[in-house]
Amino acid sequence: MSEINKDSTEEKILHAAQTVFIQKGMDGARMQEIANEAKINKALLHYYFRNKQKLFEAIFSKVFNQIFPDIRSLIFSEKPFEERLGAFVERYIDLLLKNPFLPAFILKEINRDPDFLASLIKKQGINPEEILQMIEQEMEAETICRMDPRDLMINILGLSIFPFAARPLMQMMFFNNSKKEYNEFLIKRKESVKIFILNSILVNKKQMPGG
Amino acid sequence: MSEINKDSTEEKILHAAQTVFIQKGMDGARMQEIANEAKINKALLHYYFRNKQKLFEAIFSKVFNQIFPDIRSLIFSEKPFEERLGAFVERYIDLLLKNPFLPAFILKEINRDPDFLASLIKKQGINPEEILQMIEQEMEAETICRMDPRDLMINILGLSIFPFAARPLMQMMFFNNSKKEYNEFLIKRKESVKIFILNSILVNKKQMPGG
DNA sequence: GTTTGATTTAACCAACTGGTCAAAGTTAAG
DNA sequence: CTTAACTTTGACCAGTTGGTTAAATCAAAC
Repeated sequence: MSEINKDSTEEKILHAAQTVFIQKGMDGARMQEIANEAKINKALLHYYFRNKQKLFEAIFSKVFNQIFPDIRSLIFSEKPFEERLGAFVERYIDLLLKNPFLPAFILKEINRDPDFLASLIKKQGINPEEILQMIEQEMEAETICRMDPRDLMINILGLSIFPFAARPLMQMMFFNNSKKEYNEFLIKRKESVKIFILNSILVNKKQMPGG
Repeated sequence: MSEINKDSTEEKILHAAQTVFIQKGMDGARMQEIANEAKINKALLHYYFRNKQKLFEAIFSKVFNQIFPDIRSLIFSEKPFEERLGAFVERYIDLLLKNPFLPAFILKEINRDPDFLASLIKKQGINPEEILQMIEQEMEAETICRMDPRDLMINILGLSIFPFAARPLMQMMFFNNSKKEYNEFLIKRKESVKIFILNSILVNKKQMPGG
């Protein structure tokens, strides 16, 4: 049964570890707290994952891959660039709405241990090159303005991710610290970010909200 | 002399603490390491700042205020909006270029302890309301497109801050992990972000790079 | 029912961490 | 010089933390 019933303890540990690590980060998390959260003994934790580092790496890899999902398919579809970019932004913000603590967690940990990040990226098939090339092709075709495609990529990511990563500050400064209002704002942002970007880069076009 | 020569030990501690805290964060920093960095005894650390929390709060306040500098003056000058926004972006990115680790540090800590952030904002005279109003006036005057002014503010901040906060990831994905190339990219961004934003929001205008 | 291997537990440990304390050093004033 | 206040230090402590171990439990195979 060692293969069939893997759900039980190991799964429980992974789930608990994810909860605690995302909330507290590697430095702030305590093995005891993870054990409590999983309702098991601390020694059992070390039985399944030799040490904290190993457990953390398992969680981080899982979470990190989770955030580079099946986006490729919609980026490289046959639809016009405008639509593809819109779909990307919408899907990405949707992903973050479902996992609102991922951005802060990932930013924290990639700054703490960039080397592990490097090994992850290499191990995975992440290939930004082809995305950049695709963007450059669109510029050749003059559907979008000429600019450094890396600027565009980082703009798209920043506009999507930043409001989640900086949530406590933004919510407090601009939304009277109302959680509800900020959530509604984030949902509306799926549209407004799309418009903001397209307005800037589309040649000879100005989008209007709700258009 | 207790007032005149404040530079000596207390200053040394603050400087060391800032270095260590920004690098490791509250959880990752060790009092012993701060003491070493300041080349003093650990007990002396507790003599000047009763405990870690107090020392951390001193540093965080200092750093946090540092990042809301004299920007007000250029936001509310008499110049046209286009210029004021450009100046803001440029000055802000310049500020971050001089303190490239502040964004990651601040994002980390505001997510760890949002309550302390709240007390800081209230204690200080930070008033986002008037900035939002100013933006709304520009929309009334139809110099810029109509949109949620909070969206615009968060876009501006995100476009400026994100490349610093996510640096390890962005540098690795888009710049072959070349520190030098990424630095040059960040400098160019003072211009490209400005253009990107203005392109999006200015009514009836498309900026061209170098224009 | 006994053997065998995987799971689970309680008790324990060494290292680390924030923090304390009493004593010693330093400085300026009387 | 003496006093008194402020600085600085080394030694120490109690609590926490990641991690270990030996024994107990359990489930299936024989």
